[in-house]
Amino acid sequence: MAELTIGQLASRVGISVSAIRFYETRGLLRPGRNKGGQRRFARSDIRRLSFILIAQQIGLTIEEIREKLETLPEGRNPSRADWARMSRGFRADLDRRIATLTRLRDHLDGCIGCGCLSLKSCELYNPDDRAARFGTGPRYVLGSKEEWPKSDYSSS
Amino acid sequence: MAELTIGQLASRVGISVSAIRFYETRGLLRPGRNKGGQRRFARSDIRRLSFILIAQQIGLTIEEIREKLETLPEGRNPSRADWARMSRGFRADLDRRIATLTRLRDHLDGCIGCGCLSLKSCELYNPDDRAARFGTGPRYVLGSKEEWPKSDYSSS
DNA sequence: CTACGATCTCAACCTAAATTGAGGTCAAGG
DNA sequence: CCTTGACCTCAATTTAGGTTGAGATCGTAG
Repeated sequence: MAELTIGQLASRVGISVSAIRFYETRGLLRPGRNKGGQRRFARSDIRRLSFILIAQQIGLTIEEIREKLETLPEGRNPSRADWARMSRGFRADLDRRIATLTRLRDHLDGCIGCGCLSLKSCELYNPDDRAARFGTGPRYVLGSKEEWPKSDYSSS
Repeated sequence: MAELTIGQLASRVGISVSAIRFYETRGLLRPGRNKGGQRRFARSDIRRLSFILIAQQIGLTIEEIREKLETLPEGRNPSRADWARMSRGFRADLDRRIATLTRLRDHLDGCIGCGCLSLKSCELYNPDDRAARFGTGPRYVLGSKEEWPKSDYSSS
């Protein structure tokens, strides 16, 4: 068969059906429909979904992944070269994240037992580093206009 | 002055007042109160809060941080050696996370342009790796009884 | 034709980590 | 004493990434 149902796609990549529907609402996938209104996915969507999962592991948000996927050619099925081009972009992300963690680890080594843990200026927890952490929830966007949350007040 | 107000503490460590109150509700801090009912923090709480911020960068959840902090001596102010003992535990966490990312990066290098991106068995996105990703939200806990989310159905 | 599983839509709920707002009190300077 | 900024509590809201449930329809094996 040339096309896949949502359930088939889900079991092929190992995620839930609801997750696939969710990705569609976020614009990561644009499946066709059969006459009955059910989704029908192209085989190339297996690769597309795999890319999404890998990108998530690397730490990209759904929105960032959507943007990357938008650079794929519209119309024709993406070629191997198209995917390779996008994947190469991950190297920089990964290198940056590895470097950050390594720096953190080395500083921690140097700081164990020293007094710097209580200094606001310590590199271990300066604002830039904190803003760069991963995870969800309200956060200070890098380079955002709102430099800092101002609850109640903020200067001493 | 021996004690700090919540605003002073906030500006010393560079976070918001509401965040400090939030940490208190989660059991990370136990400030005293003055006659008027306002919080009064010990100077050692600066270090405690710094520890919390660093631990967050490393990727620990609030709950995990709370557990680590519970191993600190009750009653007396934690000594430098107490903090050093806890910080040493981070090395392993960091080494593990660096190793994971490095492995991911190296695999990605090897996979660029190859066909494995579409194979469910590719190391780059096997279930264990996905389960180990950071960030919040519903997730498959490592070693959990519920192996996999079962929405609608799951086998082909 | 009838089951029954797979799908559909849409809305509500979930967790983590806070932020925001409403409505009220404290404390320190003038 | 009065003002004002810092503080208080408590409930509601936010964001990301999905999950869950209700109620209805599809599609296929028997």
